Amino acid sequence: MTKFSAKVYKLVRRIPEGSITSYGRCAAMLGKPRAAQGVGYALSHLPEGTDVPWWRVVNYRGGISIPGRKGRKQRALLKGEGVEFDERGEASWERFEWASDEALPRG
DNA sequence: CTCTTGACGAAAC
DNA sequence: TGTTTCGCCAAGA
Repeated sequence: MTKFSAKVYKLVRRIPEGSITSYGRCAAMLGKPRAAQGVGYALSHLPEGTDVPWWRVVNYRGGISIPGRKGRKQRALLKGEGVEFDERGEASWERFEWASDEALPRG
């Protein structure tokens, strides 16, 4: 657990149910607009029973970047929260635009 | 420190 | 418009 990962987890925990954001936006909110991969890396190392809602983080297009079963799981979880996907597998931009000052981690 | 990998993103073809 | 390349950053070997 590094400082960066801790900040990523704290931030992702603040994403409200039924809302989503992107790796790049998370990175930007953490003050590192070019560390999108770092966000993905941190989330990929979460344990199964984590309290971090990792499934609310998608790529910049609103699509799922996770291959395999885990990715389908993410899609199912999002649909369960009311997030709709179009035929291209991309989520609604209205749900995508979660990014505000109050979303920033305070500590 | 160097090299490699990845749940990224933007630019160039 | 779809695909490939390149840049970026975090972590681990």
